[in-house]
Amino acid sequence: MEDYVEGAKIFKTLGDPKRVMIVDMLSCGELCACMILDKFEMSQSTLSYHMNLLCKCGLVKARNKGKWTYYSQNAEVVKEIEQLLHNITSDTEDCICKGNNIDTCDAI
Amino acid sequence: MEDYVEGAKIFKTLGDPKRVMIVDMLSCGELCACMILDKFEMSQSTLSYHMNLLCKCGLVKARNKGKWTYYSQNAEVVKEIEQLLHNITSDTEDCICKGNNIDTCDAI
DNA sequence: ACATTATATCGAAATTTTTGAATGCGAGGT
DNA sequence: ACCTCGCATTCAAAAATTTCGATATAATGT
Repeated sequence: MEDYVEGAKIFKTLGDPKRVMIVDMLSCGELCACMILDKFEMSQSTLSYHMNLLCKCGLVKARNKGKWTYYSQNAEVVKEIEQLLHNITSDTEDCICKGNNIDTCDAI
Repeated sequence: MEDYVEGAKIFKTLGDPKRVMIVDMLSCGELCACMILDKFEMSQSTLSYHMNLLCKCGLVKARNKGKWTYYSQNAEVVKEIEQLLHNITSDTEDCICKGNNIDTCDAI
């Protein structure tokens, strides 16, 4: 149950095209906020808001160095969300229908 | 660019624990709405709303049979979203940073 | 010390999402 | 014809999200 909540939080954060693009940009490696800001038409405070969401859900890490904040993907969480997406879209052992997490399942 | 928008729509739809659970339930196969409703504490209209969202983003298909509506995962879209998630989280050729979709990328 | 630069935070407005009650509607059963 | 069942749609209210301007903070350069 908690898995679903945590996962949904990450999916929700990815539920915005700009944030998806930001994550994609970070797949090449670390970037500071100003680099990311250059690529978008949004205010600095708005970007900061989006980066905060990405960090809060765990998908992105922030590293401070002097005036700059460098952002990068959190490999562990990336693995976890890929795993969850795979779990919920394939007939695995720990599926809800197998009786886990939910009482019964009178499937057809 | 359109890929990000379409993908974000799917992620956004998965941005709710109940909808994640519903998708998981469907990984075992087709289920009618009433079966799904049994597992949750929500009104029938609310479930209908959620199922509509899942269908609109393409992740779920609906099939009508008599009084019932059977829902199932859309395998193609599932594949697409898994692919997208993988693309944005790994250093692939078509990454934004490689110059695609966005003008330049003066990474560090 | 002062100005500048990079980023975070606050506040407020606009928009979107979520929910259930009420209602509509088509399919079967009697 | 009428009733019931499964589901969709409409409506309105509540809650959450998104955005930017203004302001704060902290580091760095002169």
